[in-house]
Amino acid sequence: MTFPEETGVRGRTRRAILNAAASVLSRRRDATLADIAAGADVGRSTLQRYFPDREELVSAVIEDCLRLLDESLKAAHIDEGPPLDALRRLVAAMLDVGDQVLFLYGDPRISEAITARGGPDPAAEEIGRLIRRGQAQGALDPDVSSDWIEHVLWAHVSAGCMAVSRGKLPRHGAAAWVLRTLENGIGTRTAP
Amino acid sequence: MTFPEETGVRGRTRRAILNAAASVLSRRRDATLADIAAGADVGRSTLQRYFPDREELVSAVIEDCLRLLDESLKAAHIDEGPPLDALRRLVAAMLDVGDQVLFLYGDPRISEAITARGGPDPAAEEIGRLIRRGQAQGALDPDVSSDWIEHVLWAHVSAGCMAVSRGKLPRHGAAAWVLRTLENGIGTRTAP
DNA sequence: CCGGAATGGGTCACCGATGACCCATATTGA
DNA sequence: TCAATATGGGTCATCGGTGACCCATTCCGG
Repeated sequence: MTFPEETGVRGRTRRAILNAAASVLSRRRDATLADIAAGADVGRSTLQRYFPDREELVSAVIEDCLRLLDESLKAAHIDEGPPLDALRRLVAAMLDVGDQVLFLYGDPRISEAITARGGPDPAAEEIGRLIRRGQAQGALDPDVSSDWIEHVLWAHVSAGCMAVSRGKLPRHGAAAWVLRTLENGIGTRTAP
Repeated sequence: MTFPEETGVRGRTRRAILNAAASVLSRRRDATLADIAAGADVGRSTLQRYFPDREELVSAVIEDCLRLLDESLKAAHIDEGPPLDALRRLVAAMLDVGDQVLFLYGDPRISEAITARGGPDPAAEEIGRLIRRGQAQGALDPDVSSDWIEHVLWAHVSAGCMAVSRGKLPRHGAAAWVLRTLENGIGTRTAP
């Protein structure tokens, strides 16, 4: 289960490259490999040694982002407790991996690649389960399709990540804003 | 006020190019000029004749998208009537120019280019006015900054445009879904 | 109907990104 | 300490996108 590349020095540089790639590519999908290498504080040769070509790098970044997101969700235990509480932990967990969220959501082609890719997407599964559980228990609007709620959730969280990455929202505190408008919409709440 | 290029044949080709560019670039920001030309049913030479280089094309597309969006907003008269009604017209108007919305919102660098660009952005002004008016009249949540509401609005509408462009939502009817979750959030409405 | 404008396809040179190397140096771990 | 390994910088050829042409054909308007 543990990858041999994930140990010691090679593990750290690999991690640095994957993180930098997610961060740089989320802002400029057409960023140069040299840009990514620079962002990872790594020589272009080293990056190429780890990922022979661009396509391999990108697909590795996708897998890694999905894994990080899933780990973050796992730690949030969104399968437990009242749905609305779980939703709050979910949003916080997604904001914690903001670069990854922006990378995954930012490019429509990546979203397609994920669904087209045969493999399962544990993160999407978990989120879908939470939404349906929330609807079943009456915490989330049952008249809106769970698919659309999922879209709205991603759009909302991405907007929050974007705002944070541009300094428009404080790193801690963004979750509150996201949740407020996510749960209540932008309209005035006419009842507690 | 009227552009000389906007008359007769040249006007139509120019329009076809700008529309195709918005559509193609909203899906692949790194699309080839040949791709765009093909999307516009136009030879690459012709595209180049209208827009000498890529940068000029992109900035022209930005201006055009802003103009189309503004026109659509103008027609929606969002300065009049109850704020919530105006909001509904606003969303419908934005969905009407979905390609343009996706192009403008999809790429973070374009958003930056717009604000960095000295010129005024009538569309943003109008939307901002509506939001503040809604807050002042108690229709929109006054405890949330108007900036954040604006972000949420764009994110929501973009998600709707995306869903439509992928066939996940019916072309007419998307507005209803967007508005429902936009106004009420994803939570259950506990009061009428 | 005719002349001029618009268009499309073709060619060409240039440039930056990329991938494949190589070797000197720095770092790691025994 | 020392050998193995990882790293970084450098060079080189290739390739695709781009911009600048040119010319034959088509289309529009007078």
